[in-house]
Amino acid sequence: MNLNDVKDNLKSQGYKLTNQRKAILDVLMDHKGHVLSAEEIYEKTKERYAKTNVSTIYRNLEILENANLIHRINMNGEASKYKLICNDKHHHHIICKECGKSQSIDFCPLQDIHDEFKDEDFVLTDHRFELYGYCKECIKKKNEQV
Amino acid sequence: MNLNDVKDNLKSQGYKLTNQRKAILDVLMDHKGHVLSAEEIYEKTKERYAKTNVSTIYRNLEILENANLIHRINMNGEASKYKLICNDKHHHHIICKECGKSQSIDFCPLQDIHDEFKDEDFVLTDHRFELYGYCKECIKKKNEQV
DNA sequence: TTTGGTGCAAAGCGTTTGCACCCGC
DNA sequence: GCGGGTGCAAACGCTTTGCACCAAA
Repeated sequence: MNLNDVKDNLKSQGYKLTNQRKAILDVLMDHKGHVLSAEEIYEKTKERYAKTNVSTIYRNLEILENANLIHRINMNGEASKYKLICNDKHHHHIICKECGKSQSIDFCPLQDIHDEFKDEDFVLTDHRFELYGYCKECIKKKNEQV
Repeated sequence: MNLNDVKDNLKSQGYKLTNQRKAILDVLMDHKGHVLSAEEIYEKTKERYAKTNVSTIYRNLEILENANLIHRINMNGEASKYKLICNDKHHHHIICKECGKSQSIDFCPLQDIHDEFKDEDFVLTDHRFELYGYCKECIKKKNEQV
């Protein structure tokens, strides 16, 4: 999924391509491999289109989430983080708690667990699976600080 | 893990057993099998000890979380939900999105995935795995409403 | 008596909303 | 020109905090 695919997807749903929206998409595209908070997206978007407002960020993130173009990730108690979906296949993420670097994981635990719930008391609709840790670079930086 | 174990655990860390704290623990114990929001815990605690205040709820939930006595669960964008940890073994949950009913799952996807990350770019520290759906009772209720 | 616990009210934070104006198409 | 998009400021919901008082141990 590249930038034009995303833009076409939005257009086809009747959304306009405003300068703010383009700037936001550019930022997300520039940080494909990292999760970003709304605040971070806001700051980086302003560097590209200065007039952008926070509420515009949130409104666009909502549109993108509904259009299934971005992932939204929550760690307990923290503000939501977002990243573009680059990959059509269902997948999960491993995320660096320091810098937000995010790597896709093709493995999905649901495949393994589905059988267990055949006769059980629940009908499944959603699931969450995320790994957290520190990436090589951040571990290196941490060690150097000592 | 029963109520007295929890109380002993807190006492051993120098915490006092106030009426409010006892009421909160009673509420959590009464709803072992459900996740509850702070608001719900607050309302139910007031039924047992009327003078209880919301801030007391939050302060105690924080203590209990740090003491590893409760699980805290977040769905995207929603307020945190809490439940007592009943079970010493590491486990995950399946949660009813309607009523909060929660069932333990012994399966942990980390066992399956560990090998994949042996030589990878991340050092793992945490993981989240939750299943969401609807429990039998809530599905039944929904069907009856139609 | 000591020290942690609490109620209260106010502030915090991330996020959402109402409204008038703006600008892609 | 129309209808969606935006900036602004205010409000929101959940959660945290400062402070004076309270009550377990």
